[in-house]
Amino acid sequence: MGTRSAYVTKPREQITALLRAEPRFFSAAEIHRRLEDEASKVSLSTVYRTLEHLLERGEIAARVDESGESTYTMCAPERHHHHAICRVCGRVEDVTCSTMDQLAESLRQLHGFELDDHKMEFSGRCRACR
Amino acid sequence: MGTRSAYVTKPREQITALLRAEPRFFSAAEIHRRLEDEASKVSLSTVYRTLEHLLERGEIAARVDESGESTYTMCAPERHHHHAICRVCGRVEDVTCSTMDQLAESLRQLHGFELDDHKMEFSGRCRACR
DNA sequence: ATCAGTGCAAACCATTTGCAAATTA
DNA sequence: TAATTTGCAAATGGTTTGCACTGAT
Repeated sequence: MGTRSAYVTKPREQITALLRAEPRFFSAAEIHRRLEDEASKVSLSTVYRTLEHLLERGEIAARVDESGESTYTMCAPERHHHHAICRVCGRVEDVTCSTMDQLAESLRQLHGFELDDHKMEFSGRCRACR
Repeated sequence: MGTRSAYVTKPREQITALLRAEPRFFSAAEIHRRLEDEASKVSLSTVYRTLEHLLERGEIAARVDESGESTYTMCAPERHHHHAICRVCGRVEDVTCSTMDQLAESLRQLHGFELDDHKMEFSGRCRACR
């Protein structure tokens, strides 16, 4: 019961596999391009629809980059966390640090601001690219 | 010397005035709409070009919202700081808290991540809308 | 046999750009 | 007048949608 629709299709498997393979943010266009090489191609609209599908199920996380383009990465957004993005290799590291949440909370006292949500993003160079 | 072009034109004055009037993020379309009421209208492309102009001079700050639309607010981005955005009235409060910068720095030790930049955004309800 | 998923092309929407006319210095 | 700025319309580029067809259950 409660099992919502979810056909297992080739496009979904291909896209999921691609995202699972690398811990970084991909744009829809990037995913589409990558799949062109593979045997069975996937249309760009299917890429978008699949990403939306995965997003709804909480299987991937999305972020909009500076240019306004949406990008997606495989990481369970269940637990609230932040991202550290390596600007060299693009690697994404999940950062779940209670200190940060505590800090965010202190905003309330300092600025009289009732916090509902917060977002932090760190960019730099990861251990490997440093 | 060093005085780059900078004509004082009506569109620039109108847009600057509008942004200065309210401490919140405006989209280009919103600004354009607002100026339609005023006596002298301004084309949407001029709104975009003016925003770009102000951005280059560091007179405004920009952010891309969840939908991918760019929004702009009047605040001097000279000092690094973050924004607390009231989700009721949209008011933007600059948050310059050294504690946060320190926290961001600690990322280096904790995750072996060499930090180049970071971004934090808080949304909730401001003192007035709480 | 159904209902969900796909491809394609067209539609959308925010943003950008070319160019001639208008404006500022 | 020389250089910048504006308006308009057309071009972009990412994302969405309608619809007939294909594929999964």
